[in-house]
Amino acid sequence: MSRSVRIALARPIRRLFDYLAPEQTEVQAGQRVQVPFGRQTCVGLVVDPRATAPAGISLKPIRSVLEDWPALPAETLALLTWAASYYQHPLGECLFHALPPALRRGRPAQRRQQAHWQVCADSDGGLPGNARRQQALLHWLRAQTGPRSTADILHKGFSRAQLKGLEDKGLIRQVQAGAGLDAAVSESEQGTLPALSAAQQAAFEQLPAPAEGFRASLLYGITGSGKTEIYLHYLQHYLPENGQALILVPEINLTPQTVARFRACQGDRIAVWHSALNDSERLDTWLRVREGEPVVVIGTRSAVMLPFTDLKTIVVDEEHDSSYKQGEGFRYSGRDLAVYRASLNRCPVILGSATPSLESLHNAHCGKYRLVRLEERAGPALPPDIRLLDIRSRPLEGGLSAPALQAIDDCLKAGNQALVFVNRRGYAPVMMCFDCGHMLECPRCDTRLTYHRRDRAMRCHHCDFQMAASDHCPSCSSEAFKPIGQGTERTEDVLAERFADTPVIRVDRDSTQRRGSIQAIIEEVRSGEPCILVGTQMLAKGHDFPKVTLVVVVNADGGLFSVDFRAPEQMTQTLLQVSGRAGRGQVPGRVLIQTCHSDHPLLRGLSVGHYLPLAEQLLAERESGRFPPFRAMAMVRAEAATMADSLAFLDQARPHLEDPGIELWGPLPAVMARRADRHRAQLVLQSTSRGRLNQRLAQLCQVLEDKRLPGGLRWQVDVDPLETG
DNA sequence: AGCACGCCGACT
DNA sequence: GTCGGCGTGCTC
Repeated sequence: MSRSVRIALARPIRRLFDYLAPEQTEVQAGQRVQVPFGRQTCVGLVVDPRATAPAGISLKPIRSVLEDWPALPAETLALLTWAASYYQHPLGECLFHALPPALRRGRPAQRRQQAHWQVCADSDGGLPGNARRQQALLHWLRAQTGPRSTADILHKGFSRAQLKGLEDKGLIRQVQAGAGLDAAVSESEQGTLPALSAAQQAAFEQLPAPAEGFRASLLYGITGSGKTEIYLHYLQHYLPENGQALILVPEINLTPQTVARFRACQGDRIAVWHSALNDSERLDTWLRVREGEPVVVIGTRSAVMLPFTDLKTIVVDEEHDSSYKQGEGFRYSGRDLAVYRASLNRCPVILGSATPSLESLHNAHCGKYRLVRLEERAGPALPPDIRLLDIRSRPLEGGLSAPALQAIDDCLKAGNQALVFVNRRGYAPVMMCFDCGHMLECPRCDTRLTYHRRDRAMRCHHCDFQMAASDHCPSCSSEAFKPIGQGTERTEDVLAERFADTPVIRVDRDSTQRRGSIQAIIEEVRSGEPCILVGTQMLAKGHDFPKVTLVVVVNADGGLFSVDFRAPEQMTQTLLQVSGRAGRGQVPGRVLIQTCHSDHPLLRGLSVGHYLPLAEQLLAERESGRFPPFRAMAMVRAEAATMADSLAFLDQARPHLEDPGIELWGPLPAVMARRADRHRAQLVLQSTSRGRLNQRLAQLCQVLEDKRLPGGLRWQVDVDPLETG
């Protein structure tokens, strides 16, 4: 029996492959190699360097070893191996998820030789009087202790043209500087932190020191309480100069303002990680982390898989945010992996939110997390006054009732800004004929087409279908073909007409695509001129608009009667988050929530403005309904050209999951049974025993993978699903 | 996922 | 008579 090496490949197969160990060198787990695979050569990652060769297969030798060090350090490898088995995803795909694209493709693990710039000795020569930016750049470079990288310089607001200008004049020159320079924190950038308020200080003191090892804390801080300052103080106080830290944020919160705040006190240690980085930026940052540079990474969910070698602290901001869960492929939760990673590292993890997930609150109740409460707004701002506005049998204009319009008017007259929250983009979610009752539906999905008036288009929000809008019924040609319901465009139109002298700014996926980034809009709003903001969820998250004193929620009833067991939680979180946009400055905020169910207990509770009692109530409902977090949940989904195929497939799967410890529901068609012409069905699994559930799922996956499937059938397992429709 | 092999329709 | 459609099977 020969010695072999077990290797994972970037393939969607739940199997590893064995190769002959190289004769001279010893390989280690996590190392990147090149191996022959069928007729191709591909990159592999060593999983087990001393495996026992299976009998009856003639092993091929490893073609080459790409580095003599493991690309994935042991701790990262352990994290991913655990994640692969927890989420039932093929190990190879999980491991390769943690590599930047360049390394996945087998490129060398080298940092781009970053140009650094320094001032020439005889740089006193004159600059033209009009070259003020070049002058400023020269000054700044002189003030630095050493050469600075191009990235640094661009970050400081200088341009490549200015650099080139100085270079051409012979005033500065390029030097090749080794790695590590970026890590040097320039003293000039290390700002001082604003002092914590008494309430913040008290919260801060309840957070465990890193020396205590693995501790998970749930920082419940109401909107505007200044959680970010606490994170900053925590880092400044506890993070050693040579240690690494990870700050996870939802994609939408990773704004230049956020990064600037961190950079103001951590300087050049700050590195960002998000979907907009290009391949070479990804590789550079990844290698900085891998080489153990003392970075503080601010990143979105995939940053949890970076190859830290000396991770001292993890923060998960807005931990309730659904964007931490990947919705396809490797369906991991960045937040949950962060907690597991902290336990591997024996370091603290802080989960922060104004509206914590019921999962995390439950963990706090069980004593797994420590609950730290921060229930005072920082600065002079008071909590907003939240009122329900019953709109039953009230005339509406663009979805807005007379009192709401009056409130907007008052708000603007006082020189403030108003925010109107509508949970649908487009003009109207349905077009309906008032003569024959026909509604325009998507030909590929079980849903109605949304009317987009700006583009005179009917669009499906679930697939890419669109068609020209028509002003008469396609079925009976009647002209009584009218939009039903509210979308952001419609509300925008109504407000623009009614408040002709005030700018109305719409913020949704459509408007931000058109107007460039949401950044420009945010800046405009922060400048403070009176305006009305109309927008979707995008507006609800994390932004600080000091002049917004009024928030109007056009319709809060969507989440009240949904089939999804998470809908009430999500609705509560969204409404409280959007309410938190009101009154962050001097003037106290006011929130008007329009509803047809003003006596609904959830909405009544919301108007009190306190999240925790509501969350307790929701948790009690989850417990009596035997839902997560009181049960472990998973789903097996299938989609095929026909519903019969999908259901038949799940019917075959079901017996493999039969277990006295597991409750099974289905197979049932998904709530939207047809989407992009695929017919979707699902099987829901629940259990009081996570281990049992996991074990059965693993068996099922093994069986399903070896089964040959009817053409076009796709299946997947989703552990801890967020969407159960 | 790739990539090849394999068996049926419209082209020079 | 070939080019090529994508069904299915395999990769240490």
